[in-house]
Amino acid sequence: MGKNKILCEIFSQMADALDFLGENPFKISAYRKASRVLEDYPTDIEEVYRGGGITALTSIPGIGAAMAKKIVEFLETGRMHKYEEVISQVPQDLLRLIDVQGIGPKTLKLAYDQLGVRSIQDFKRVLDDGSLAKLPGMGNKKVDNIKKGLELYEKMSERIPLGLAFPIVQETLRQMKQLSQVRSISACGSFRRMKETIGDVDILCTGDNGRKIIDHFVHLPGVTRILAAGDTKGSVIFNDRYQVDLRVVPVESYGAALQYFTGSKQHNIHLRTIAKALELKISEYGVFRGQQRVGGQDEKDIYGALGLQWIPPELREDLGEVEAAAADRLPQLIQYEDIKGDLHVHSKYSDGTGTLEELLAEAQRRGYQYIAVCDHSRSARYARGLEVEKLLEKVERIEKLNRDSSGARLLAGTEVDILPDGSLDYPDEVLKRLEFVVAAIHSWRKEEDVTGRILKAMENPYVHAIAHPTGRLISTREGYRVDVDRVIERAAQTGTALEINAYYDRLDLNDTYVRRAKELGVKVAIGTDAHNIGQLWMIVLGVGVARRGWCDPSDVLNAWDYEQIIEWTRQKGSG
DNA sequence: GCCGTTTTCGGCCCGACTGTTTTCAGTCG
Repeated sequence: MGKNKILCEIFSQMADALDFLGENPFKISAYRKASRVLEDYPTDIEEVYRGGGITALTSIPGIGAAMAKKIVEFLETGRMHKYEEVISQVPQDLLRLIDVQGIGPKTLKLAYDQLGVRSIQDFKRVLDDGSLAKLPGMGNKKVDNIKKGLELYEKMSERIPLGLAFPIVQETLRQMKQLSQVRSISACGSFRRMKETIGDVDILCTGDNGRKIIDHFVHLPGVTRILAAGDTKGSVIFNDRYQVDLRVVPVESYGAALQYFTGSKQHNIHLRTIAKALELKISEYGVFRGQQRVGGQDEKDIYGALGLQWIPPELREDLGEVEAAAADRLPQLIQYEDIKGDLHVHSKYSDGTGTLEELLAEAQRRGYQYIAVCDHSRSARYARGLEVEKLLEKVERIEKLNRDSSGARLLAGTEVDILPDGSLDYPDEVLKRLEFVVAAIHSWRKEEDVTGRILKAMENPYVHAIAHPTGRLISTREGYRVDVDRVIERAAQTGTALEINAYYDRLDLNDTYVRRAKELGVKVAIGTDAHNIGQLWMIVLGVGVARRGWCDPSDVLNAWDYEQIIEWTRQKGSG
């Protein structure tokens, strides 16, 4: 996957540089598009090239002859002349400011040409000493705006993990709904699409008194800064970190606005291209044929006007969903309500805080059929991993609790360590006593490729799923070296599930790999990896990933009844 | 630079907002 990321970055930098140089805007967007396509591309681009040559590359939408040639040059030589040529013409440091709100390529170019600005430091100087404000087309307000943007940029340069924004958004929606003037309200943007990280949060509502609604919004508890407050739009920062925008739109445009602000941008561009061919126009106000408005109150109007099925937000990334909708072949996505249990939770036996009784009660409360209690195994000393004796004691206690329980049950499980040689931290005789076994890599040598260890673990008939298959942490860690494609293939061959670890900082497997796994018939198991009961809600994040991975209920073990899961594990156990 | 059951040339999604202007450029989503 490495090369995809690098090429994605190269093309994105080229787009910014060409923008700065005042190139043809359409050429620039072609580079942006190529960058985006590579970012999401599920297969290693090098593999594509080795397999099908340059023709295979140009068959990727957004990659034409010129891009393909540059990719090939990069793959063969590790360099790209055009990139080096373009980059050498622009000050790299300065160009990073293009991400700042209020600064665009033209402003940078102006400062560069007129004031000799060459670095971020230079730019800050001309911002402060007033010389930028004196340039034609600039002014005090623009400069102030840029200063604010810069401040904000330095504070929140990183995207926010979805799971951190989730509680804030839910609470905001709850509080806004209490206002009698608010009729409909929904979050949109990447939040609604359940993307693993989000920039800011967009909320959309309809209601009677825009001014009053916005006023209520900007004074919610937790708001630490008000960026804007008008009749139709308010913008605030919660807890010094999370920017949330609220827009009030007319009832008749609600669907169109919801569609528009949910994005993704690429998805919307695709829709409008289709609209144009049908001589329709789509905007955030509705669908129009000439001057006549033909829909927009409901989101379904937009898709319907284009002859498309309504597309669930989680699929709106322009990765084939529009074509699928046109052919009436969208997947019947797993629903958030389909979840019948959690397949990876820790208890007090290892490093969790909840007792078995508390977990069982929580399972009941949530209407679950089951929670798999998967505590760490004996080698995981840092996490108080269980010795065999203790594990067997836990199994007996779970069996007793289940006998006395009428509704939900606990599954006796473990998160067993995959040892350095690929063997497991418990012998088979112990593992076979358990109902659900997830196996995980927890320690690896620097630069070690752990693929072999995982492949070997999947051969074990008592391993039901591989936990957090890549080991990445969204905000802090890349993950270990592992060939995920090979893991997915072997998972398909051995009938092993792959986990979607739903803990907010992991979301591992990610959406792209999940889609790949689904295509090969691999089942996924969603587990929150919760270490206390207050973390079980994160299952929704995992369902979001499954939906973004095009999964239907048959793909996701958690949508199955207890008996089905046990039957499935038995099949693997009997080879 | 990409792309093609209207095109291998000539299009490329589109509107709002802001601030600087006096008819518009730059930026954003």
